[in-house]
Amino acid sequence: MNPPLVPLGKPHGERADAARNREHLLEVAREMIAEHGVEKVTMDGLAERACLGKGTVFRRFGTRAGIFRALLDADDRAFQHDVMRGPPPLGPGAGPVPRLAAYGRARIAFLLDHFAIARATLDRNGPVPAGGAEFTRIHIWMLLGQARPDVADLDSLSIQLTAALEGPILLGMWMREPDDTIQPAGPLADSWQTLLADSWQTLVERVCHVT
Amino acid sequence: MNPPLVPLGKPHGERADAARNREHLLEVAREMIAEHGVEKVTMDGLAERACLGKGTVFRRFGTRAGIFRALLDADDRAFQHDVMRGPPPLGPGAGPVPRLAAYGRARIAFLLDHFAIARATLDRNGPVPAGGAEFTRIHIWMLLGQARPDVADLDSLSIQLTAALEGPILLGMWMREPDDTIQPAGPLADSWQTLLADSWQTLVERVCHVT
DNA sequence: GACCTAAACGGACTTTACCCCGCTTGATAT
DNA sequence: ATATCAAGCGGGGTAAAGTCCGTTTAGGTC
Repeated sequence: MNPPLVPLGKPHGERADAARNREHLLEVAREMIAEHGVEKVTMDGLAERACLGKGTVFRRFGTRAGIFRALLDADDRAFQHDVMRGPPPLGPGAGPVPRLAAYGRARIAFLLDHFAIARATLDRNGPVPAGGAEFTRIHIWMLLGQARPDVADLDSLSIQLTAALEGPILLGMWMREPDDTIQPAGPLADSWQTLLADSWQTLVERVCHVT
Repeated sequence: MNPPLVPLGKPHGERADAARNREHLLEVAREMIAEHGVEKVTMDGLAERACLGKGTVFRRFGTRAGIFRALLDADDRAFQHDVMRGPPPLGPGAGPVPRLAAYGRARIAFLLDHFAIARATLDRNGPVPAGGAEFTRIHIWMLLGQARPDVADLDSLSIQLTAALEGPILLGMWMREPDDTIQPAGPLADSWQTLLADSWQTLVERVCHVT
């Protein structure tokens, strides 16, 4: 027999015990993060607490950053769903410039909500900082294309606007130490979030010649 | 007797042997980078090859990234000097918007020139990505202040433009693996550099309502 | 020149990410 | 039910960053 050519469904090719272990590991990781913060989550510690071998952890997630990427994944999917199928102005139905503004606002909130984990998905190996940034770039590119801002090079502009949106937070350009578990949750961060989002809106409006 | 109140000069408080070792370590590091690339520079290897103890290396540079920061430092100073005292339009004497455009062009070239080392100054600890980005932010802030682009929040805008300028390169958003020693030196990178710089110019002109 | 002290030095030690490979087991075909 | 075997598992092993602390020495004082 041939194997089924179209194995549609979830992440197929994953055995039941493997899937169970993945869930368990993610759950334990969430606990450890809640208790002691992201920095204290080590591969050995996670494996021991989950009563699994270290090798298993690496088999599931490949790398330490992989764990945090997996943790981010679910929320990221939900976010992307809201962007592509949710109500306007974030979702389709509004004009491109309001959608860009709304996207920036939502993305900033998302990144700040997930600040500690998002930061932990970065490490000095993989060339790709986060899958999320790629989605941002493509979405911005698409909306810019609709807005027709009359620029020579939409691709470069999309990249730069992506960096303008995600960079300030991902780079932690001004943030404190990485072991600040709940740092960005103060009132200061709240107002900064608003300022950044407003500034983003101004930026895209000017780029698109609205104003 | 009081010690001299104004110890003006170089990095004082550093003993002669310490200074000699710093120079030697930097020299050996440069050799190792030239021979095998940034990734192969390890603290142990550097110490051994320099015939020094590992503790010494850490005392001098604090962290692995510190070595690369020190390596970047000299060129960075030269760059900053050109910006603040060199001829226009990069240096003072031109209008703020042309200076912003020129700064972007120069900064992109600088970052691509120092791509491998600049990338190595990043690691998952210090909250500050690079001293260079801070200079960029302040310089942009100053020029924006002169351009008076009539926005509500110059601080946020400066941060976002800084990210737009440095982010695409520093994040290596689509670049290849980190062990590509001379990757960004191809003709492809050359044209990309031009495209990015042109796009940057468009961006600042729109933000400042020129055009 | 003898002495004093803060700074620098060295290298063993600890921690942690990541690799390897022999053993075990879930899923499937018969 | 049994056989088969790719996938999964375990945990010891390696490499590299970063820490500690006892020893050495530069550079100034008397």
